[in-house]
Amino acid sequence: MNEPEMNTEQKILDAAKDVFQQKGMTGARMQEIADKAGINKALLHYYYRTKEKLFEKVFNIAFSIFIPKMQEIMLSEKPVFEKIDFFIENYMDLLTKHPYIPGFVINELNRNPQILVNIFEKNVQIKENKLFEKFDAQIQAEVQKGIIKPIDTRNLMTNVIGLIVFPIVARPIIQGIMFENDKKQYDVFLKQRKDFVKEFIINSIKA
Amino acid sequence: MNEPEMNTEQKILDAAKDVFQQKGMTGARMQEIADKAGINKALLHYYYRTKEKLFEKVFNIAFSIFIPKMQEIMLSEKPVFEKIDFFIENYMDLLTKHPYIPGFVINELNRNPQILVNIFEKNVQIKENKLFEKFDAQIQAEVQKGIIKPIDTRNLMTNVIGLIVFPIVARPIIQGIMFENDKKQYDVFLKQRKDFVKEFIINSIKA
DNA sequence: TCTATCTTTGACCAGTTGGTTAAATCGGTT
DNA sequence: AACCGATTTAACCAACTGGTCAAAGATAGA
Repeated sequence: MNEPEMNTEQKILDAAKDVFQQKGMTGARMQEIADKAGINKALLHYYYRTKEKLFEKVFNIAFSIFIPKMQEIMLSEKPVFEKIDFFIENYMDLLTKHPYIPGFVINELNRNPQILVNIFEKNVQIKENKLFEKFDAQIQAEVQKGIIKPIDTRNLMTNVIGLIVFPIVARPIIQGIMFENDKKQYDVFLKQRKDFVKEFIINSIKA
Repeated sequence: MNEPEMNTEQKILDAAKDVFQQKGMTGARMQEIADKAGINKALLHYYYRTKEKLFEKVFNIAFSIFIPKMQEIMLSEKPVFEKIDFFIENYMDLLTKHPYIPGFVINELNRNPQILVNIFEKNVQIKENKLFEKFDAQIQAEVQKGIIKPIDTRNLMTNVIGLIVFPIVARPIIQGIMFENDKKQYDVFLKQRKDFVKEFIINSIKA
């Protein structure tokens, strides 16, 4: 398509993203990334000196894709029900565009949890604790007002994210067992699932 | 402890389980498995001719751990609410004993979905469709009786499993972001979460 | 046109990897 | 004690892996 116009650095990042996300850090081969980028392997090392540095870059880009929208939604002034609606709507769309990222991130973090620490060190602007505290305060305020049932914020957040992410991460097994490996059927399932998850959560927490 | 009493084959399987589950198929090294089993690398190949054959064995054992209880619960004669209670109770305990298996299985299936097909070919007794059909029939029957709200069985099953498995698979990221990487605190969270998930699901689907 | 810097390449290297082989050792049988 | 199959080992190998290097092209300014 537009390959000849892209600069080498971007071609490398695109190729590396594909290979790393499909095969993981340990399974990826520098030669394959070079081939997919249409360049020499030496050139790969010219731009990103080591495999680890290239991996780190790819991982950070992947991770960053899911952070800004979360902050935006959680810090907005909407009531909790609307925030949850918004969150599900936005992240299910985002996952449709980037289905391999969650599995990639989860897997690499299990392999080496230290990666997260490095990310936090470099991105000082992500003050997760403040983010959580503010959202928690809102939840407990709405509990007081009788809008939602008494609920633990961490459990609620885990549920919302889990219900969105799990069917993407575990796609091969769910699609294989419950959908006879029918890809199209599973895509339809995921699309319809948006409203299901919204209802499921709201039903459960509304007072 | 009791290593000298174990036979070589079992020592190999134990070591292979550890290494494969922690580093994945591509990250695992035959030498490391041999070392951990306290044997020579050639002996590893004497018992399991190739890395792939050893991996297949380890994967099948891991996968099998989570199947029987599921069949038992789903095919039992309890009402749906009880089945869900039972399911959450049993699988959260199972996951406490085998926390690395879900991530391992999910990751390897994303790398090579073909593995699932091979498992089904070898385990003819797992007729998932029959299993699903019977459970689906029970759900819809209880919907008719007005016990639970109208609901899609596949979405419900995805939710139940996802709410159980996700906090285990995504432990590094959730523990890191929401629990300041406090391992003990997260263990407490998981223990308390059992009842939370039960309530969360029942609240959502009861008519 | 000359030159200095950036980009790209083919050839190469040392360390690692899964796997093999021939010989040694063990354990039981005769 | 001689024998035989199963088990275990040290030494080895070809292929692969991340990474390097010197030299060749490309590009733009003087």
